[in-house]
This record gives sequence, C-alpha cells and structure tokens, in this order.
Amino acid sequence: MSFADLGLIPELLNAVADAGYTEPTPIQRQAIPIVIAGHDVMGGAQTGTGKTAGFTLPLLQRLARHANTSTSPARHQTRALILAPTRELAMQVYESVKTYSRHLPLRATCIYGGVDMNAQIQELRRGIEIVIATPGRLLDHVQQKTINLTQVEMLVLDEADRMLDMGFIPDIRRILSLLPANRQSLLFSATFSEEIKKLADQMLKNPQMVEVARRNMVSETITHVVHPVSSGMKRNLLAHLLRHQPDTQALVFVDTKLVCGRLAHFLERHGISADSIHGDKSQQQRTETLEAFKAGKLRVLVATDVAARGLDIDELPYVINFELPHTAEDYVHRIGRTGRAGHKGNAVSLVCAEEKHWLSEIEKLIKLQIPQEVVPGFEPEPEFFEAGKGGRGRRSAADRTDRVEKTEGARERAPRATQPAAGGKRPPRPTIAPDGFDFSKPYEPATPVPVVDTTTSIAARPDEPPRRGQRPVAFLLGGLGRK
DNA sequence: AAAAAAT
Repeated sequence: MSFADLGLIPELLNAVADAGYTEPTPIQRQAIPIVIAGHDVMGGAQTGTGKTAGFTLPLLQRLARHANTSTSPARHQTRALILAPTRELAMQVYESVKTYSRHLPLRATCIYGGVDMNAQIQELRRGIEIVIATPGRLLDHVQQKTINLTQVEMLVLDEADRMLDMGFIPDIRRILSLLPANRQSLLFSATFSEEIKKLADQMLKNPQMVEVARRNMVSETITHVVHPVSSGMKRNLLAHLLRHQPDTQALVFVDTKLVCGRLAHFLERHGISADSIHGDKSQQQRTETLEAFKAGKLRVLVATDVAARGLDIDELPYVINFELPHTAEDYVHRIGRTGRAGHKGNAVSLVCAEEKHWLSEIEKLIKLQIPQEVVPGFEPEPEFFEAGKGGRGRRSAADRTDRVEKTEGARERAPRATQPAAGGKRPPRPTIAPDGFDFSKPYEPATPVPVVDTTTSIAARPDEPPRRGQRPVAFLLGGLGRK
C-alpha cells in the first residue's frame, strides 16, 4: 500500500516523497480516501499516528480541484479553516500544510494570540486559502472584519476534546455559526464524551467514523517505569537520572507553572541545559524555546500540560513525569510525545506516596502494570509501600505536618559528603546544597557535562525558594488555612 | 488540580 494507491494527485505525492514518507499509516489509509470523496469525518485518532497528514493531504486535494483558477468562485478567499487548541499545535499543523502544499498554488497562514495582529492582518489581505488558528484570535479577526469566513468549504477541528476541556465550546459554536452550512467538516478527538458527541451532531453531516484501534492507546514502543521517591528528593533524583543519560534529550512534565520555571532553573544550576515552557511565558519565548529543543540545542524542556498534547518532536527518547498527572488521560497524552512513528521511547515517572492513587488510575487505563524501581539513595517515604495509604482525597493539617517531617527526615538520611582524607585535596564546600543535593556524589557520565560553580551561583541568586527550616512553616500555614 | 486561550 502506497500513497499513490490512496488516490492522491501527483503534486501531493511529490510533496510526500520530498518529505521522505513512503508508506501511509493506518489512520491515513482510512481517512484520506473518505475525505477525498467529500465525506464528513469523525476521527478517533491519537496524535503520533500520522493524523495531521491524514487530514492535511486530502484537504489540500479537495482545495486543489479548483485551486486559484479564474473560474474558481472563491479565488484567494479563505476556503479551509483548521482549529487547534494551543498555539504550538496550530503552528505544527501549519508546518504540515506548508510541507504538503509546496507544489500547489495554495496559500496558508497561522493565526494565534500572543503576537502582533498587524502582521496577521497583512498576511490575510494577500488572500489566503487555508487558515490554521486558535479560536480566540480568530474571533478577534472576525470582530475586526479582517477575515471573511463566508467562503469556507472545509473545517477541521483538531483535538476537539482538548478544546472542550479548555472551555472553547462557546467560541467554537460562534465560529460554526459564521461558516456556510454547506461545507465539509472533520472532527478529531482522542476521546468521545457525551459533549463531544453533541458537538459532532451539530457539526457533522453523515460522518464516517475513522478510528485507530483503541487498544493501541499507548504506543507499544514505549518502556514505562516508575521511580518511587520522596517528594523532597524528586529534583535531586531527576538531576541524577539526567546525569546518567548525558546524551539524551528529555521532556519533563510538571503540574504547575511555578514548579516549571523553578525546576528548569534548578537543572541549569546543576549543569544540565534546560529551559521551561508554560502559558505565562511570552509567545516569542515559547516559540523560541520549543525550536531550540527541537533543534537539539536544549537538553531538557520542562513543561506544563501546554506541551502535553499533539506536539511532535522527532525521536524524543524520554518523557519524564516529574509530577504524576492527576488524570490518567493526561498521562497518555504526555507520554505520547515519545515513542512516536515506530521509534523507541521511555516514559519515566517520579512518584511519591501522595501520588500513588493516580498511579493506579493510570495503570487501569493503559491496562499495564508499570514496573517500579527504587533508585538507591532516593528511597520513597515508607508509606509509599503501605497498602491503601497515600493520596486518596484531602489530607488533614496533621497529615501535612507529618509529611513535612518525613520529607525532612529523608533529607537527613541523604548521603553526606565524604570526609576528605587528611592532607588530601579538599573539595569545595559546601558539598551539600541547601536543597539537599549532594555534589560530592561520584557521578561519572559517559561524556562530561559542563560544570557550573554551584556554590557561588546558589548563594548569588536572590530569587531562591525558601531555605530549609522556613518551609515547614509555610506548609503548616497552608494546612491551617484550609480549615 | 492546574493548565490552556483574546486583550
């Protein structure tokens, strides 16, 4: 089975060949002929299955039927609209459209927030057939009458479930009301809740179902592992793991924007090139950081769930859950950034006692018992191994205090600097960082990692998180505040 | 539970 067998026109076949693809993926085999035939599609595909090309190629072919000919009623009008939930995702679809449309006289542009509107307006004035957009900025253009959607022939809703989660429903409905009723619509979603079905009912006419096997929710080329660890030692363990895999890149997920930035700083201070990406960063920073990571200029990208879905990073070997996601579905999306297109991938999760509950939810969903490996020197709280304990529901203030003490205890037990032999060379002091990191540990990465002078850089940083001894107070206050 | 998205 080749792309030619799917009925694609030569211009598209050439573009596919230019991009180096030879064989269509299952979702492409299913979707391409259906879309070319003009049907609406309800697609149940995970990302990383070739979904984007699966709708981009036939969409271009439909538009190419009368591309910019003088007889075309919609010459240089917006004829296709693709909506995506995040800016990065929109950009990625745009790249795909650009790649496959290179031999066709069709123009595409990407419309999203966080950047200057004027450049987008100029671009739209040129006459653009294919617009890839996030909903908010698109509506902004609609309001300013800088885009006309009355000639749209094709609509794609990508990652529809995510759009729902993000509260985009009103925006989507609004956009739908602006489009001609006589159009072809494609809806892609990883899950099918009642709400998605409702949306599909309103949006699609006699849709054909396209679905890749449900059981392959999680790529089989991914190796999963859980490292039980106390919450206080997580970042040290992360640095430890990264130092033992010196040549690999890793995408590290955290739950909050605050932790995101701090963790990236922590890794940088420990000589591991890292940066962070989250929604509070400027769009320019987000774009640049992602580019740097994709280009291999950055070893570690610390991210919130802004990067959890759909992002395609070539041959990314490691996804690390620094914090376990609180829904099992998020786990599937996060680790879906690795093990793509048949490559091998590793999904590593650092799990403390409080997170055990989420772990069992995840294992239920992916129908897989994830092996647990305690890394020596980074043992978890004892309660991690106690059946039924850990993380279910809210914790009382007393519990929280207890947890802090346990965490501090774990730090006390962390390996101490070895005493220098009398008369021997003294290592620089202190060798134990305030956060408990032990610099004297005999790390021997295969290739040396650049060493930063952590003793001075830590002392010099005014924006450090609170030192030991202050933290329990904050925890206590938080606990009391709950009542 | 937090994050994402128009300003």
